[in-house]
Amino acid sequence: MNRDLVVTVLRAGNQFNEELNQFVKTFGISLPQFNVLRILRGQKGEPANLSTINERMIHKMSNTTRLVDKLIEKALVQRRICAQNRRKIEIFITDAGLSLLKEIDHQLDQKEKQLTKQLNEKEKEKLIALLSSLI
Amino acid sequence: MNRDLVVTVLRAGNQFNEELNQFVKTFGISLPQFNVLRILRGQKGEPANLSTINERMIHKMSNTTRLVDKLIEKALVQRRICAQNRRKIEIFITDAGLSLLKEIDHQLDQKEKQLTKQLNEKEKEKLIALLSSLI
DNA sequence: TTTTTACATTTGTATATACAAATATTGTAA
DNA sequence: TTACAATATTTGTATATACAAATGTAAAAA
Repeated sequence: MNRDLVVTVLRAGNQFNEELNQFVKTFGISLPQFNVLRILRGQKGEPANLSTINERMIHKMSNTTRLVDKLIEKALVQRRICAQNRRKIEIFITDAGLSLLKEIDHQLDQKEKQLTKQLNEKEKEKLIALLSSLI
Repeated sequence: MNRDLVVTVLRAGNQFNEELNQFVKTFGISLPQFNVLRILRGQKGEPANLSTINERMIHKMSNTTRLVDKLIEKALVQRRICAQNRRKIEIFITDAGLSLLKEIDHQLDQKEKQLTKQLNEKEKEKLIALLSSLI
């Protein structure tokens, strides 16, 4: 029973991961990169440093530096050394990054709708509540 | 709402993935490798070919050959060319593989218990049902 | 029979990820 | 002030994963 639950959570998570990865790949980024962009947009102008990004990432990975490097190469984010604490690096999303997100968002709505269409609203709420207690 | 659901599924899935990966790593294998071993044990003596394994894997990945290579290196599985159809490769779990699984299984029960302890039995059933309809 | 198509796996290569060690900066205690 | 510990990030390196092209085999069509 516990085993079934664990396997089911893994399966569902991996399936969503794959589908969404394929989806955002058509925009030239990976799913972890996409999530970092959304974290940065959520900052509403405030910069985020690497460790903050790492904490909030859905896909914890041990090399946020290089992930951000890829986003810099694509000019979707900018890097600046924090004046107050020069150990820290401040990361901003650029206008190009924001407009890419905007472009993705609309189609993403459809994709998310498709991924969750088997459930009605009450079931979705219930599922969110149950999963949240596992996290 | 759809977005919250999708993010929650991803988060739960990735968290379980990480925890279980760390866990099986102490036995010298990765989580995808562990799952292949369990698929093979589930065959109850029957061999499985690579495409069958690939279909059943939780972590779909595009290179089952190399994953199986790693298991062969560790002597946990064996490879044999199918006599009837020489395109196919038959994979068996070895005695070493079976005893590794046996060793892991007991501790895994505890791990799975720990991962799901926030829910009661009724909630677990409900969660399995809801997630299953997404897969 | 020969050709073509489909199937099953492998290999080459590029990219991503994991982990540990290294670097640089700041804060704290002697 | 100097030494030491803590913090934040980067870099080196090994391993894993993704994707496409190549290989070998079997089945089907001409």
